Amino acid sequence: MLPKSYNPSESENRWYSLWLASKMMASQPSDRQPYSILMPPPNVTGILHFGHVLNHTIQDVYIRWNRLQGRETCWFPGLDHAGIATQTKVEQELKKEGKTRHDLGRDAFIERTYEWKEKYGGIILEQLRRLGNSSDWDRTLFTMDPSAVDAVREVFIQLFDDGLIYRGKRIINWSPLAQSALSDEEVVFKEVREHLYTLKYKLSDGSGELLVATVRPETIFADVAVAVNPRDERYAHLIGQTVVVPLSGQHVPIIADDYADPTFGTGVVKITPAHDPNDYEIGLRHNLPMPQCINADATLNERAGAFAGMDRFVARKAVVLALQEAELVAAIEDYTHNVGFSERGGEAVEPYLSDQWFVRMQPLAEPALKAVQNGEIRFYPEHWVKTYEHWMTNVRDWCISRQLWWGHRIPVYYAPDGRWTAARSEEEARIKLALPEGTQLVQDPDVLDTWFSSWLWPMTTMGWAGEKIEEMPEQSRRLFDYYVPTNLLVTGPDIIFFWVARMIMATVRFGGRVPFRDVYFTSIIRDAKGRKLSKSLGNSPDPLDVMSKYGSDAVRFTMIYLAPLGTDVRLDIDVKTQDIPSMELGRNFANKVWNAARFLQMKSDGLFDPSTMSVGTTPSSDSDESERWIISRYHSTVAAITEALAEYRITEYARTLYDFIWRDFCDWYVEVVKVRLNVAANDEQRRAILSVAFGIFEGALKLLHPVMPFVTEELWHGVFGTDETSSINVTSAPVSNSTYIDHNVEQRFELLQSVVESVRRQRSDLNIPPSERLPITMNVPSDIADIFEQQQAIISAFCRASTFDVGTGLNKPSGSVADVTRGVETFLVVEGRIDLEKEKARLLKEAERLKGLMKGLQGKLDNPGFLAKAAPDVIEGERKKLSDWTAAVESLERNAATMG
RNA sequence: GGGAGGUUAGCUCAGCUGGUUCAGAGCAUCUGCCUUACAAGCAGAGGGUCGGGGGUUCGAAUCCCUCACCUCCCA
Repeated sequence: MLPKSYNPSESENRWYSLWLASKMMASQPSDRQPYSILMPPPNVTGILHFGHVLNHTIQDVYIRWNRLQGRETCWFPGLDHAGIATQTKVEQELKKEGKTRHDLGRDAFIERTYEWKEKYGGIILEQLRRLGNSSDWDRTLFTMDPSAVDAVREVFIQLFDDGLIYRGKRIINWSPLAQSALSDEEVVFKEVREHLYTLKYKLSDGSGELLVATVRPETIFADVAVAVNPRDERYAHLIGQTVVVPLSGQHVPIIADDYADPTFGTGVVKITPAHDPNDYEIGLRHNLPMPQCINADATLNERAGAFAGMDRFVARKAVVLALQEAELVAAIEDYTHNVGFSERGGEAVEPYLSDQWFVRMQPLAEPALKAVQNGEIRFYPEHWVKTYEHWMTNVRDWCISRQLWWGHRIPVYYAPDGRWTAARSEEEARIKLALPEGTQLVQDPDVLDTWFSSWLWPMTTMGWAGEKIEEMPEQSRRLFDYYVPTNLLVTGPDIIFFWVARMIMATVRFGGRVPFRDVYFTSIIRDAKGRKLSKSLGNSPDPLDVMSKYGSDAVRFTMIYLAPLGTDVRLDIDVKTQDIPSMELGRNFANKVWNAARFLQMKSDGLFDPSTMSVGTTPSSDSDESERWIISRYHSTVAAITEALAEYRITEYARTLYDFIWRDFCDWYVEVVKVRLNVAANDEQRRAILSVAFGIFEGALKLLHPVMPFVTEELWHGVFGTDETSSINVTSAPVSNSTYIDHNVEQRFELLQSVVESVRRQRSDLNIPPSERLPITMNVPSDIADIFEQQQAIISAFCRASTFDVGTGLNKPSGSVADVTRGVETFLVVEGRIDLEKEKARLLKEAERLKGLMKGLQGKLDNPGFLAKAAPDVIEGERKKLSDWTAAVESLERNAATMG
């Protein structure tokens, strides 16, 4: 016998171990239809947060659901080396020892980082197991595993040889903290309140001064010009003259360029090509020099004279002060504008002129854009297609070099003569450059952007090492052809450009096919105030703690229940206790299912053994109305769920199932079973009743399994006594059979439910406790009288009747209260406990309410437009409604009149 | 500035292609119940002119326009 309530922690550990042992989650190409998902590889430094919980639960729901459908299902897990994040972690560790990575040297540092990775890295993979992820762990790939390293190198070389990778001096986003370049996508813009300084630039000939507006006075040491708009008449006569840059004393020209906005500030801007992307463009157009005055660590360099060595923000204040002393500041105003910040370190990004490596994106983007536009790849929700299109058609070259040590090193070799090439080795580079043997080459010190390895994920996970597809080793080729395109990718819309778009580009180019069919973009998790979860706000409880408290199943279910496609999820997070009380929803539901199982077990004791006797979800000739009802509801539910999952309406999946199990099965059918078992003529009949009840319950467990894997596994074994090496997940999924969906049966049973509810309401109004049984009479229209007579034991029990009369043309018993529900008159004999006047008033009030409704309805039915244009069945329905109401009013008034 | 999404009960949200008893659920509130699966439960109740305005239609929470506010993405 099952214990009284479900204990998640014990169950979770046990079943996960058994799943691992039975290899239930492992997959190999077979003759079955494949279903595959690539896990977005979490950072090796990462720890589980609620974004992962939602994301991985969705993936696991689809993996388990498809496994249940009998497909050859594989979920490919992995781990990302996360260049900057990991390097930062190890550098922080070194700092505690008073060392920097330069003290260790490159090789020792990388060794140290591997050590760190072995020791602390990948904790998140363990955490994902707690969540119940059924990935094929044997296929876990690390983005710096040898085959992935090979693939990255080969791809780089090929793109280089094809002219799609180039080196260039460009202004890029520089992270002073990481001392590395960042891609455009790694920069987040935030609104910042700073100041707009208006500075005085004297004309070189001493004839006057120009007022120049800037937010970055500390960059004046790298000024090479001031620009005015060519159409700006105020300054037209000055074009071609020179001005003196304050403090630096340099003479720089006044140039005309459209970039200068006559309405902004004074209409004159200073041009600092090395420190601003727009100025850089102007510098190119006007062939200006591009001196730098800021170092890689964001301090000013020797060009800044007395300010050299100061941090850029310290220098700004100092420069302004010096300018003020020299009376060169005309104005300082408050100014709010957008500034780019490093997504990683959080510091303001410095536009920085340096030699970097880029991927030419346009040729890659075109086919990738087409794949989405022609529906080969579908986005859910679909509206992300627009964002994707916009980015892809305006795509900019991708800066892929990073000035780090941890990552894939750029396979480029420089010759003493200044030439370079990409090659597998120094030797190969010499050959490519036609250099004599023994010539010393130098490899580029930089590594590649982490996404340069993850964009190959759909191929590297299959064991691809960068070969031409037709030259792939047989083993990987089989995987690639069998599992790719994968069926589904689940990820956040924040990495649609970083990752999704680039995977499509790379896989189309190197694999000759799309990487996946459907892309599900998950919701963003927020707290009750709508803020994103973050450590610094303290509104991000550890999912493991929450799972320990409520159970993994509960957390999974609640997340799915609350996370509709395309809408943010709000969770009521208790910051003080780091609790998420709404998880009770899932916990209570798990407990409900648990207790439904207990009920069935108790009732079957010594009578029915579900482990040996057959169970079913089809009606027999002996099935009564209630049984046909639950069977119909069951098949409707299976159909609704199958459809909801196919359309990625996961919330609907959870809600439909919740309602079916809790409302239909537990609230009504379990109560029905109690009555039916009581009144059954013999054990043969009882076994037939239990066979269906168990059948429905087993089907419900299977439907629930994808989102609540642990409790369903526990119950499936506990109730049906199955061998522990087996799993509910490798049985067969419930299939909806539409021949058992009977809308008439469902409608009639709903009527019965309404009548029962009406009696309960009356009892409640009169404060009659459930323990007190009353004589009840029901006067039923002839068309449903037989059903009510057939179901009288059930109705009588549900209404807690002492005696129960049901039939047509029955009169109101004396001393009774009356009500009418959809044509059924119900009378409760309560003798002396009625307040006659109050009761009479209640009936008449109800009659008035209905009359009001009838008036509106009559108007509708009198409307020629409605009769002419509405669908016939709708008109029929409205007429039926009117006649029902007419009868009800008649009944209410009659009963009120006989009220004594 | 461009684009996307949202605004339904005190809170969090359902309500799919307009029409099955004047809009549903969970939580919260109130009232009764330890009714032999479950008090993590059962039975009931109160609570919304579906953001404002206009339009299409016999009929609009649902379609169109417009305004307001909120969120996000891009520049």
